[in-house]
Amino acid sequence: MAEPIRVLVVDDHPVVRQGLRTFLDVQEGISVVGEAEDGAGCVTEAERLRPDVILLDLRMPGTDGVAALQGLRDLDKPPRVLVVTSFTEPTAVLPAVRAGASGYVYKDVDPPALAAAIRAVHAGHVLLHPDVARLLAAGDAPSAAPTLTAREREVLIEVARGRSNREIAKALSVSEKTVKTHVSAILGKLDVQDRTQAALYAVRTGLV
Amino acid sequence: MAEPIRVLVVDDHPVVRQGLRTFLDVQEGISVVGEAEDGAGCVTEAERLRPDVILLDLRMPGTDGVAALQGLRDLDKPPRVLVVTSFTEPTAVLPAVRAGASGYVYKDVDPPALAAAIRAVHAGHVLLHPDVARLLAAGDAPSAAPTLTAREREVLIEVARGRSNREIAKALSVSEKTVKTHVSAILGKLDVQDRTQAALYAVRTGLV
DNA sequence: TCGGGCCGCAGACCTAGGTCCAAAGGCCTA
DNA sequence: TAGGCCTTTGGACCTAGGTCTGCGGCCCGA
Repeated sequence: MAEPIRVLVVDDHPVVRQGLRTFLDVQEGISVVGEAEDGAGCVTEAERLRPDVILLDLRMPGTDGVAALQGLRDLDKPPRVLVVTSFTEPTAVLPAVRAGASGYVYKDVDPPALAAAIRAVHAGHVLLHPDVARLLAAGDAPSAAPTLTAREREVLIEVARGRSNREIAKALSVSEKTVKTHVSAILGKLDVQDRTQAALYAVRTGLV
Repeated sequence: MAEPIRVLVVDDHPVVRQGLRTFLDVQEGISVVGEAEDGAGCVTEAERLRPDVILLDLRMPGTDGVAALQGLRDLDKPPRVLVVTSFTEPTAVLPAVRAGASGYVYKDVDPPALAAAIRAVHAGHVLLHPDVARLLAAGDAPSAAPTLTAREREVLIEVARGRSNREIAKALSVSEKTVKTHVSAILGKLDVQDRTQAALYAVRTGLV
C-alpha cells in the first residue's frame, strides 16, 4: 500500500467522532484527516480535504446525512461515503443508499470490521448491512419506495404531529374533505391501515 | 487528590465507549475502570468493580438504562450515575431521574465539561441539563408523571405499534370494550386527544 | 393539443374510536 | 371488615376518520 486511505469523520457527537478516530488510528493504512459535525460542514470539508472515504452519520441537526450526500454528489470527484448510524430502523437508510452512499454499517461494529468496510468501499465495492440488502431486494419487487407527492408529505408530517384532519385543514388552508383525500392516498401508498400507523411510519423514517 | 475517580462506561456502541474512554483518559483524576454494553452487564460490573461513577446510556437493547438504575439501587453502596444520552427528547429522561440518576448530560458535551460533570456528581451534586431541570420544575406543578397502571401501559404499547382496538383486545384476550376503557383512561392521563398522539408520546418516551 | 398526474372539493356512506354512566369481582390495606 | 383501586364488561351515544365516486381546474410533457 502506497498511501493511507484518507478518511473524513462526520457526526454531530464529539464522543462518537473521537471513538471512530481512536478506532481507526490504530488501523494500518487508514488516516483520519478531518472531522465535521453536520452536513454543511461535511461538504465544505470534503471539498477542502479531498478525503477518499467519508464516514457519515445520517441523523444530524441542521443539514442531515441525506442532504450532505446530495451536496457531495455535485463535487467533481465525489468521495465514497460509508454511512455509519445507530438508526436501527433500516427504512431510514433507503433514501441514503439511493442518494449515493457506497456502504452502510451499524455503529456497533468492532474496529477491524469497520476498517474492512472502509477498505472495501475505497476499493469501489458497495457494502450493505444484511438488513439493508434484504430491504433493497424485497423493496424492488413489491412496491419499492412509497412515492408521496409534496402535498401528501406535508399532510403526513402534520399527521405525524398528532394533528386531526380539521387542524390540518386549517393549517394548510384547505377543506377537511381535501385532507381526508390526501390521508386516504397516503394510507394506500404506505400500505397501512390508519393514521396512527402512518404517523409511526413517519417517525421511523425520520420524516418528523 | 488522593485517588482517581473510578468510572464505569455503559453504552451498547463500542464506538461510543471508546470515545468516552479516550476523552476521560486524558483527564486528571479520572480513571475508566470498566465497560458494559447493556443494563445487565452494568449491574454485574458495578458490583464487581465498585466504581465511583457510572456513565450510563439510556437507550440500549435488552435491559435498558432505567432498568439498570433500579438494579443499581439495590446494591449496598450504590454508585453515582451520570446519564449520558443522545436522546434529544427530554421527557425520556424523567423516569431516569426518578429512578435515581444523579445527573444528566447530552452526548455532545466536550471533554472538559464531561469531566466537570463527573467530578460534580462524584462530589454528591445533582447535575441536570437545563432542559431537564426546566422539565422537572414544570412537571411538578401541573401533573408531574403520568402514572399509568400496568395494564394501561400494556395497552399503550399495543397502541404505539399501530394496533386497532380489536387487535389489542384479541392480543390481550379481553373484550374490545375493555380496551376502549383503557385507551380512554390513557388519553386522559397523558392529556392527549387521540390514540395517534398517545402512540407518538409512547415512542418519544422510549416506551416502544 | 391531447393526455395524465396533482390538487381541491363534494356527497354518501360505513366504521373505528372515544365518552359517559354504571356495575361487579378481586385484591390490598387501614 | 370497610373502603379504595384495578380490571373487566355492558349499553347508549356521538363524532372523527376513512372509502368510494365523481367533478373541475391546473400544469407539464409528449
